[in-house]
Amino acid sequence: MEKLSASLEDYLEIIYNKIESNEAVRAVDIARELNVSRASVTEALNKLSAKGLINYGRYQTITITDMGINVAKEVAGRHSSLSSFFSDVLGADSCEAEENACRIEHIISAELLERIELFGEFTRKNPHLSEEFEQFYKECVKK
Amino acid sequence: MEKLSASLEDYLEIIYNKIESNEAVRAVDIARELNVSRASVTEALNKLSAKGLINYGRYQTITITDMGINVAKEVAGRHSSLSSFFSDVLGADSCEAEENACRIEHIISAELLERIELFGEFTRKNPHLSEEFEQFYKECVKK
DNA sequence: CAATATTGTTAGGGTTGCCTAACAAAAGCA
DNA sequence: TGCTTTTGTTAGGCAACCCTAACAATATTG
Repeated sequence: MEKLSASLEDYLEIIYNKIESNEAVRAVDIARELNVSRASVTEALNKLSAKGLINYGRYQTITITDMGINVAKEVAGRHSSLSSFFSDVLGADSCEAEENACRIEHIISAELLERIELFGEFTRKNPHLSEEFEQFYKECVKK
Repeated sequence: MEKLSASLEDYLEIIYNKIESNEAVRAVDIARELNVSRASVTEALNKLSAKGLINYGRYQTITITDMGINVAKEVAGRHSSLSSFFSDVLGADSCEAEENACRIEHIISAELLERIELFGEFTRKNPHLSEEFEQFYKECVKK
């Protein structure tokens, strides 16, 4: 199956997250989260459905297929690896980390992502590292 | 002036790099580097020219304006910060680092980029860090 | 249960960025 | 200098996303 566009990955990810947290999956909420119109959501839902990632038809409740879950987990995994790297290793605030993760998750290569994940682990095993960097960062910004 | 699209940033960056290294700036070469048709290059050149970033007209030699240089330097700076972070800190090979930098340079926030730049500096001042991570990385991948 | 508000769909458009094919200009060479 | 190749432009199209406005379905609530 061919790769999803960045945009469709976003839609799928939101649907998956809502289902995971037992929230209703409504087009209007997706529209708000992505800052797009309801019409655009309808369009995206039809595309995801055509690709067999969600079950969906006119005025019907949205559910996610097994294939959809797999893809969504993949995307969400990339997102969380990046986001925690940005906040835990680089010390970015969580909003900053989230926003950048949202964009970068769609375009980073698997290899580089793996290095980022392992660097996160490396930092967790050497907590002094992030502290020292935070120190260094503050020094630099002060000037 | 409003932000350039990722695509136009790419075109401008290539033009700037060519001029910097005293290479001729030919549409056909730009097309090859970006893997697009010559027609697409013409289109992009017209847009960049309309925005006052390059001087350009039908069948004319391409030069870059002062404003264009400023913008291009900004983009190229982002590129090189990212690329060296990926290779020097994370240990990615240079091709991998380049390719990811090319894509991420267009979407990363200024704040996060600054943290990445400073982390690079931090690593340069603590060279044992990258060595230890390289060690750790190899251990992990081995399994 | 109607009347109203909200949600979802459709139709019709716009933008960006890419393409191919045909043609025009310029460069290279016999 | 003419002929050929390369380079650049134009015209016309396509795909991905997004929009607004009007309409249809569903919820809410007096």
